[in-house]
Amino acid sequence: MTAVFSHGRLRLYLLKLLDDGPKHGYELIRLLEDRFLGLYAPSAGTIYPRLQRLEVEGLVTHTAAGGRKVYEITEGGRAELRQRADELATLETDITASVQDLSALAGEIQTEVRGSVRDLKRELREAARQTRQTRWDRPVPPPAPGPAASPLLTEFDQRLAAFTMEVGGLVRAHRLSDNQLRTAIRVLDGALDGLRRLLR
DNA sequence: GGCTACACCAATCCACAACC
DNA sequence: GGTTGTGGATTGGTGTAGCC
Repeated sequence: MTAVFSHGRLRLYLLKLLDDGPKHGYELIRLLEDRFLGLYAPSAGTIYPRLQRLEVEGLVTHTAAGGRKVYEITEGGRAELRQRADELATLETDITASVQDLSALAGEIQTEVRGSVRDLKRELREAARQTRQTRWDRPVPPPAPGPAASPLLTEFDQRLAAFTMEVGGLVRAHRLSDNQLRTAIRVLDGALDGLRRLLR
């Protein structure tokens, strides 16, 4: 597991966010998610222990409000921010670069998903063409009653296209993490393999 | 209006891996 | 070895939609 924040940088960034104003834990998670355009969001198990640790060190303090713990930076926390201003500037630069990298990766995965769907559609068309060809080449018993192959293929085509658009929309809206996309690709690959076996 | 089911929010605990 | 970052499981509170 590759850490997004290197050693000691998450706490620095939490101090930076709290320097903008008091916030509760969940709000900090959402802010980080927004900062990374939805491509990364720290889990609660990451944020709350850090906040507790910062409080023990006297860098933040919290007040209970409406069942929530609202954290606020202390003068000690601001002093650390001033002391590590250069490191914070570097961190901001790194985060900006990371967001660009993650966006590029999402784009690559999107292209890969589209490519896989395109391959599947091409193989289905080819399979349908061969099926039709086979029917012409050798005598076949009278076709069983039922829907013709073409309308079904069209429907299949439409569903694949709709799914491609759906995935593309989610990626553009940054509502899919790279891990989710990787999982989607693995699932899709499995489905493609199953369909290929079916078509053989 | 009251009850129930469900979704979401907020927080805690725990285990694990990587870093210093 | 201690610290830090991470994600998952879990819990408790709250709001809301649906049903009677």
